[in-house]
Amino acid sequence: MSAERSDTYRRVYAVVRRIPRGRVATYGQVARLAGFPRHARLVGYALHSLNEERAADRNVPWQRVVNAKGEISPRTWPGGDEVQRAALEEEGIEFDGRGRIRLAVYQWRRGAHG
DNA sequence: AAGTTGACGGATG
DNA sequence: TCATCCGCCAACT
Repeated sequence: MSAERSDTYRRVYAVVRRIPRGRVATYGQVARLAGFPRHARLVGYALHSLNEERAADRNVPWQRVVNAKGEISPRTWPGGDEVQRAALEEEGIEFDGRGRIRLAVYQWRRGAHG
């Protein structure tokens, strides 16, 4: 119960909630859209904090955030990587032989509507 | 109150 | 394409 104390983190979550099913965004991209350009790490910290609480309860699709290489970032939560990959595959996202997502295909790009 | 920790990204060679 | 270096915010102890 401590993550959303920060208004900064709340802004991050708000952006993540806008990522559509079947698409992904990078940490840097989320940071930029949340109004914190060049603070990709901040997004990572915010999502890490989320994980300690229940992300699903907040409707924050944290699994749709990957690093700039299109890979799932390693984390401390045991098995978290696999959970994220499975969740993304369930949304129809494919991984290549090196475990990377082709951002050119799956990266979320805001349309003219929003 | 100062130090530690933690889901990153761009530049460089 | 890969390895290294460095920048930098918030929560916790």
